[in-house]
Amino acid sequence: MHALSDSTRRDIVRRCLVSEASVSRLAEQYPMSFAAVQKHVAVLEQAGLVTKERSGREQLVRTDVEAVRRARTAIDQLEAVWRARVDRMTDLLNEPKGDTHEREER
Amino acid sequence: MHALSDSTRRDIVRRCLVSEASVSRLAEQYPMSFAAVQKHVAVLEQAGLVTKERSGREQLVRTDVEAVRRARTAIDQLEAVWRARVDRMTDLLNEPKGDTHEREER
DNA sequence: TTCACGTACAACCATTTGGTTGTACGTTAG
DNA sequence: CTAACGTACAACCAAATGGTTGTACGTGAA
Repeated sequence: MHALSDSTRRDIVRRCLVSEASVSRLAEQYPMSFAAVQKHVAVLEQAGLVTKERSGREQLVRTDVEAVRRARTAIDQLEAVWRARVDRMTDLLNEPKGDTHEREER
Repeated sequence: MHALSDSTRRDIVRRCLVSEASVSRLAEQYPMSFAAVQKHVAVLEQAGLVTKERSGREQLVRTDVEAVRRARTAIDQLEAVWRARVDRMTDLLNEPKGDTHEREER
């Protein structure tokens, strides 16, 4: 998930893991507009990292603990991919065989 | 290094680790213009991942093995940072203390 | 010597991303 | 009831990024 690539979003996730908060109350904590924070929350929600629950006219944001755990393992895997990539590169030093290029993810 | 965040650049690094190649010969391998490849090489060169050596009218590109190794440890550290971040989040589940937000890297 | 080749670089373009302001709308406090 | 609040969303903006074409220039093959 690239949803956690932004530091503001990471902080929102952290905050709402401690205690749920309305979008406005969240917005007060950051040096940006309400709309910006609302967008961040929307991104997090779409990524399944956070859930919103209506309470009166407020929308309470809460972090999904399991999603965070899932993200953690995703990070582990991503790291593994990278390591494998670099490993493969350095390996090619010793056993130089012909290889072809394929377009991959991005 | 974000220089390795692009798959084309990763492939260039890989290729030039196996055997050095001129920019044109590299460019032939990818579905993009010569200029685009040349830019990628420039990025890699500036990141110190690759060196160029003039040979006649060609410019031979070669991957710096040590730089790749350095990149590898950088990846390791980056992963550690992320893990620490997620760890800290999940930790907050158990010991909920008040905390303040600080803007960080991006 | 000349001309094609390999290179560098500028100018431009489309897309993504994080931000803004403004508007619309439902809900609840007074 | 009405006004203020909390929210959603559209429209716009600026910067970054990966791509393009076009131009300029040095060098080596013919």
